[in-house]
Amino acid sequence: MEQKVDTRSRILDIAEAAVLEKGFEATSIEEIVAGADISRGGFFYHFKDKNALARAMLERYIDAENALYDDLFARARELNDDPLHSMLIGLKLLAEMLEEMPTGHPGCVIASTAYQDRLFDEGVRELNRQAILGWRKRFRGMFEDIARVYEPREPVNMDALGDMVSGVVEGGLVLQRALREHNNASEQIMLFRTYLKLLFAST
Amino acid sequence: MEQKVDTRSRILDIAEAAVLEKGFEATSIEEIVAGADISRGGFFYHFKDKNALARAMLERYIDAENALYDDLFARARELNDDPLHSMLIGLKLLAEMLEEMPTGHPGCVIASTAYQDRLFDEGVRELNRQAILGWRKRFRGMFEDIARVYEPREPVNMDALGDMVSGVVEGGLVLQRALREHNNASEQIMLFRTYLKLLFAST
DNA sequence: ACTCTGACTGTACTACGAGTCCAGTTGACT
DNA sequence: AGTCAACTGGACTCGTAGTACAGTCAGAGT
Repeated sequence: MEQKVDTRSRILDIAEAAVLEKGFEATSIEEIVAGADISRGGFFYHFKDKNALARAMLERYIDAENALYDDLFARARELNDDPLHSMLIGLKLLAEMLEEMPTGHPGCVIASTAYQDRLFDEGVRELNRQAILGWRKRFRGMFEDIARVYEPREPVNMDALGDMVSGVVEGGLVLQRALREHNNASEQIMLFRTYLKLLFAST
Repeated sequence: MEQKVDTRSRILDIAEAAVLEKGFEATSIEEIVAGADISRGGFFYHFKDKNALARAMLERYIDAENALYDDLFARARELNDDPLHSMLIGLKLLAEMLEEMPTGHPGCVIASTAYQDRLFDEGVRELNRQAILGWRKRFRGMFEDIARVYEPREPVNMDALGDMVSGVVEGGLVLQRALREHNNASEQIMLFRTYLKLLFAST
């Protein structure tokens, strides 16, 4: 009975790595089953079709990302109670985490699916959308907490500022992939951190 | 003899629209030839394979993007000779341009191919890389001009700041695609503009 | 008028991956 | 001993990439 969970997540592991490496369409079920050491029939036992695989991958990825953010910013808050400074610590931790991944960050499944979304059904696209809206809400809330203590030096749209966290990470990962460098995403986050320092500077 | 140019760019037009809509692999040669009203043989006469099509698409896209940046920032420079203010004007023009596209910006071929790059040969990937390095150089130069007049209020890596223009645009387009909204990219550019105002503020 | 060439059309072929169907196997639990 | 979830394995259909090649056709050069 543990086999079930085991095989399913093994499929997801292999599929995720392959999809991040070369895209969804370019990843064949053949190679997934070869990697997971199961038969084609076994694959379709777990997933109705490739679309179901995409949905499961996205769900898992989004959950992991959310858990990571929860953990990271909770730790940052423990280190400093001030909303601005805990945000700055959290971003630093995030940047360090991205940098420490030896092979570079696997890249974001969100962007990967966003650019191939006509392959997927409405459910997958909606999942993608809700994830980004969730991050917008999360970061907007944190920025509003900061703004209550530190008056922004320039007027900013808080929704857009919340989106900017996702945007900077996604954009940084795109650069990283295209340039074949390995610290662009973390550098972009550090630049965004400087932005926040300037925007909410108390001087 | 004009037929040659005509058919080739007609194929590229149709292919680009289809690829931006649903990704490269999901776009079949069948549908391209149907859209361009030619035969399959005709397609392979112009392009050896899908990889050659990808390369031609990228080349054309990068040239267009570079021409657009040349034009935009040249106009901005005409309107204000100060490097900071012409940069701010140029970004505003870019944001407005993105917003005015009625159906939303087609999306960036760079990001689209970056996430499917194992489909392509080294030439395509190198093209992608060089384009982003070119933008890095372009914007870093502009930021250095600004920094000579306005001392940055916080130390920043100029390469990374140059990359941030591309990153913010790419990231904004990813958000826009995933959220199905239509002004995220322009909002992100405006936020980046505010960043520059704060970073190079003379006060 | 004649030929040559570039830009195709049309057809037939191979190879491969997605997805379907299904009959049979295996090991754990009851 | 029987049941069920979790598979295996094979045969099939269908759509797409890519190859090959023979033929068409308009226009430029001679």
